[in-house]
Amino acid sequence: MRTADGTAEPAPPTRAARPLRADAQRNRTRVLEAARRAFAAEGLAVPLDEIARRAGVGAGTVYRHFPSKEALFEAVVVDRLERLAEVGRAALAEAASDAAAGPAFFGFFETVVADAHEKMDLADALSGAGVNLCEATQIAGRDLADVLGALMARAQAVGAVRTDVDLTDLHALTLGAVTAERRQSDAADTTRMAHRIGRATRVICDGLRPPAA
Amino acid sequence: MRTADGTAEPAPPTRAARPLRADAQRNRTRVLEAARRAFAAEGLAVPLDEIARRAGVGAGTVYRHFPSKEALFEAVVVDRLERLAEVGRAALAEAASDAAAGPAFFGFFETVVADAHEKMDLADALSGAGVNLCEATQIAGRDLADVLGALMARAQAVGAVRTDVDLTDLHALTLGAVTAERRQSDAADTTRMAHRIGRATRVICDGLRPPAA
DNA sequence: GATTAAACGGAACGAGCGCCCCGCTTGAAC
DNA sequence: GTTCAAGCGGGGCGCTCGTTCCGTTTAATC
Repeated sequence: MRTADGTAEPAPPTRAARPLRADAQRNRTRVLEAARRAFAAEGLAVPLDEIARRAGVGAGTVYRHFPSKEALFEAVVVDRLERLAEVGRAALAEAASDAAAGPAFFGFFETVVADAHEKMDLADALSGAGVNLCEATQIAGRDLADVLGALMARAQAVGAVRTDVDLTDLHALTLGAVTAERRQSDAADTTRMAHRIGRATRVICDGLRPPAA
Repeated sequence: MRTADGTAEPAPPTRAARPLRADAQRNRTRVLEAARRAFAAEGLAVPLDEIARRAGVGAGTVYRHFPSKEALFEAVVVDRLERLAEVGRAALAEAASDAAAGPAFFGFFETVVADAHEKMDLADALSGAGVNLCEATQIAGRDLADVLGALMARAQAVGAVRTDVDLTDLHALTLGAVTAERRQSDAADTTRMAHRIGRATRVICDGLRPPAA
């Protein structure tokens, strides 16, 4: 369920949903867009009033559309997680040939790191900073983890990744790479394009390769 | 300036300081001890009232001894940074022989990571989470960074560490390793001894070695 | 245009926390 | 024992922020 502007809208309630009033629909879109930007830039730390202000609505209006700040956060982050998992599944398809398994894994790993690096909400979600993430987020997160795990297993099977690391290690290292990358760009504030990864991530990728190859 | 119980006390003010009253001295020690424990466990996030409660004093008493929460935090963290730097200098002395330069660097790197892993205040300080750290902390931090840089330079000179990483990268990777380690021990809550490092850190260390050695 | 329910927005509430104030307590000096 | 300044502690202030409430506005329908 994706609209023309690329934003995800929740599926209409299962039973006979009256269409939203025009202004309500417009405000909902504005709030989601403002939330996407704000959460990406500052993570969960951004005050909800600030999101409302940037969306040009009152705080009450935000609560009309989302029952809590966390629900709004999840609406943003679940979408991001699902898109990432989709990219991962494409990489997994490419990893069918032995020669491609390694590059497919490392490419996707770098994509995840780059994405979480520029979307702070993703980093927060991966690190569990929000503490209580609801079911939807957990499912989307597990989905992403599964894809990453499958890619790693393939890469390990063809000898592109050391076999003494598991999915838990990989999750930890992903978070570590994001942290390191964020630190990096604090120092040298160059805008980094997706997939154009930093030296810290390169070091971690090299560490993931079998030693003494 | 270190007392019998291993705690660091600030040097007496330069000019004619009247000695503290006995109860004041005792309370000051209690506050520092409680702060050390609390900051180690929860980082800067722990409320000051909680530290006062654990120390068995009122919040006002804490403010009699330290002008702000940050000052108390720094009293704890500067001590930690200085001790680490001291360990680093010892490692640097060992790194005189070429064969020892690599192990000295990696050993110290692991020590820093392990230390920051079990002392959340250190991790906060390294990541600059406190935002405004005063001069004392900056000096101590720079001192530590210098030692780490010297050790890395030695290790690079003898070919134990790849030469395409600099001190900024190392700082970022240190933080990344701490983050990854913390994530690890969330999953499997085993108490980890200092120097008994985890797999994530091992991967990062391997990544720091020259590729295709 | 009249009607009405949905939607709006911002004032207000309450919780958490850093920090200060001030009346009471107590160690130290004589 | 008396004196008194240093020290104590906890109540309270001010601020931030998530959430709710309610009087007002407005889109939709006729």
